[in-house]
Amino acid sequence: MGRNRTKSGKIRLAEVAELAGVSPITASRFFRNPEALSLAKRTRVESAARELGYVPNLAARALASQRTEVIGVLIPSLTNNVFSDVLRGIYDASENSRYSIQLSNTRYSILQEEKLLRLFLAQKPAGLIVTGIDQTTESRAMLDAADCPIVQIMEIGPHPVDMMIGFSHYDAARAAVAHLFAQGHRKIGFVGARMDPRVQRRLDGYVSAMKDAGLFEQRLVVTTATPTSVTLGGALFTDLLAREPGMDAVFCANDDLALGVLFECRRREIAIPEQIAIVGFNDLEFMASAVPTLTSVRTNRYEMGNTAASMLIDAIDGRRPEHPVLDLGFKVIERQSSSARRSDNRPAASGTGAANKMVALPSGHD
Amino acid sequence: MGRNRTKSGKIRLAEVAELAGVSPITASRFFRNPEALSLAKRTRVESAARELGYVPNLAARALASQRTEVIGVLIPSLTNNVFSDVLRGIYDASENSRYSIQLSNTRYSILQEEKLLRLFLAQKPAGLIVTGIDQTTESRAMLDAADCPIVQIMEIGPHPVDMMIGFSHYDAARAAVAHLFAQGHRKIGFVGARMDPRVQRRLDGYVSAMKDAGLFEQRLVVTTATPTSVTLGGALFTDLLAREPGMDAVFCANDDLALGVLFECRRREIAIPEQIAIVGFNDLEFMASAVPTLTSVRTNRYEMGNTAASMLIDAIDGRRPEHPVLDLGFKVIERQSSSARRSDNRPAASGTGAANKMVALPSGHD
DNA sequence: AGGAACGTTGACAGCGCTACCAGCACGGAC
DNA sequence: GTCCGTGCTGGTAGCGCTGTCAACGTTCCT
Repeated sequence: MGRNRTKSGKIRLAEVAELAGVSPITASRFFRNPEALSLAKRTRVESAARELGYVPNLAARALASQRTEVIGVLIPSLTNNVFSDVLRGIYDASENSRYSIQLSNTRYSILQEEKLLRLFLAQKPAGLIVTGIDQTTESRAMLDAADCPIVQIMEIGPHPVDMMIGFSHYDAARAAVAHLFAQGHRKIGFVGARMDPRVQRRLDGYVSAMKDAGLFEQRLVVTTATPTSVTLGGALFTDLLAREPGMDAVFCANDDLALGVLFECRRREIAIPEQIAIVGFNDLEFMASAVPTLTSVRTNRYEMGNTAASMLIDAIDGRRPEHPVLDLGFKVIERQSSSARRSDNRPAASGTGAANKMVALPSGHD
Repeated sequence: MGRNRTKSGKIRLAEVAELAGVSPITASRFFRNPEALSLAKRTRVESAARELGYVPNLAARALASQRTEVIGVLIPSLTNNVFSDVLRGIYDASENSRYSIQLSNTRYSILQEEKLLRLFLAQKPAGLIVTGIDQTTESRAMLDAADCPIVQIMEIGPHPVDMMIGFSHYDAARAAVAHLFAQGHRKIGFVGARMDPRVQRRLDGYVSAMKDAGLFEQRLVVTTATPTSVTLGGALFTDLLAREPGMDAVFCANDDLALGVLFECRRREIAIPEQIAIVGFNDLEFMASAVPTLTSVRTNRYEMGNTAASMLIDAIDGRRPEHPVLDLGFKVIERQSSSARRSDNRPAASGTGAANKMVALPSGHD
């Protein structure tokens, strides 16, 4: 406390330059493009900066350069486990870059998304990560006009704004249903909550698979706009059971619902998978640990966030990816809850999440 | 598209001022302190800004005013359910303020926290939210010297940097153990993972309660530094059982572990609560829905984040709270997993998370 | 009636940094 | 020897906004 030269007590670039015996602009270059300096000056500036504990003023930098080093991220939910994994991937990838993450929550509202997008764009972000492909026309126009790289995450679709990384929820749902067919199930119910576009596409995949097999019936589908929860899984399953007591399997649009169904079955003394098979979606950690272990569709959430942020940063720095649209695929992880109707569904006493058998691999269409 | 006057295509404050027929500085004041303007000018500036679609340039504002409108948030984990609730509270509270949230993940490392703190402070944030009370000496010094309001969240302790909001993990753990005592349990195990300071204090509370009752034994405690998970809960419980087969209850440092214990008991055909009672911590949503329903210590996570951010914003705006240290307390939510050793632990067929009986209310010491 | 007090407004001068372009030294091509 | 390119460096001029202070008109008090 007392090493300062300027009234505000902060070290400025000018001080660093002075100590290093170079002009401010040279010092500035050191921080943005060190290769442009001669080795001698480079080391001089570096040690001067270190000695003074210089930290650049981002506001001044942003004002002068007319762009920020902020990556805007728009996600629909902060509560959902799914997004916390994606977010972790994003933060991890941004950590050692010079970009900082600005996160906003659209709460599953595309109008809110539009508003936030406008806000973000006004600050000229270095890049943008948005969730999904269902934006308002207005949002879409803003994205198209934006002069920064953009990555859409969570799913893939036909008309990317720029880059895109995700997987086909439709295909993933079809694979889940196909797996249940393969185990001999026919009357397969669907349970879904918070019918956001991706859950809707999972439903579409389920419907198409069922129709292809000539097994679709509307009363096998129970959905609600209510946010998802374990408790809700039990309640929706109860509804479904009332409508169709002869059901032999349930495909749950997410793992929380699946866990709720598991508990509800336990409450009703319904044997899994003998009487009812269960398949979840996302393959959260607990699925491998439940009793019986629960089959789920594994999605690469962390990787999605991580790759999205890496791709974005690369694109910002001028290294555009070869493939702007990346399909990260999915895997049906078969576990006890949907294994073929054998009798030995009681596992050994110790090991949790025993053997996981992969059923379908990365996506691709149909 | 074409409405712009300046080269960059952006509307500046000067344009708004011109259209409104006032000086730029008056227009500036409109956005920061509208009450200072006469009604006439206020409406003129307002309509001019709206007409031009003016959005202030935050970088310029930050540079000129020497402070940002950023609230820095340091949390130890992005994965943990607990923090997603807290975060949601923070984001909700900040949404309609002019402040934006800058989030960083310390990954439970106080060294990383120190580094991030230095980074944050260099940008002169408007306020800071930090997790817990265990900072490095250096961090503590930086916080003490910071010229912005600071809220410590998640727990309360004796020497607040500034404001503080949380609850006593120690007391909460004691209350959980007291509840188990009240149900007639004596050999109570402790299962803990990722022993961060708060989990450590829960352990301390457990130990003190057990010692007070003359029941403490070191072999009843199983902990690990590994990040928590449901699967880990099962594994740690298995350890515990091997050490002390006569155990009649387990206090889990969080709900994921408790769920893991539940599943492990099911695998081993151990009856809950008849043979082993379970108490979790945090009262996540699924606890009320499990079979049997799981007792837990409810913590006010959303409220903690929300109040912290509100308090912080108020403090930034000069309205300091009456009570800078807020104890949000906790509640032991008694459910089937720890109910007194009755025989009717099989619930009715339908309703999930049936009756919750509150046991201990807001904290206070001992 | 005179003056103080207040509410309202504007001029000026930067905040700390970078874009732009000019200038210098050096070396190779002609 | 002249010309030009290349690599490095520096000067100038802002980026868009706000802090400070002075000045104005009005009201209220004595």
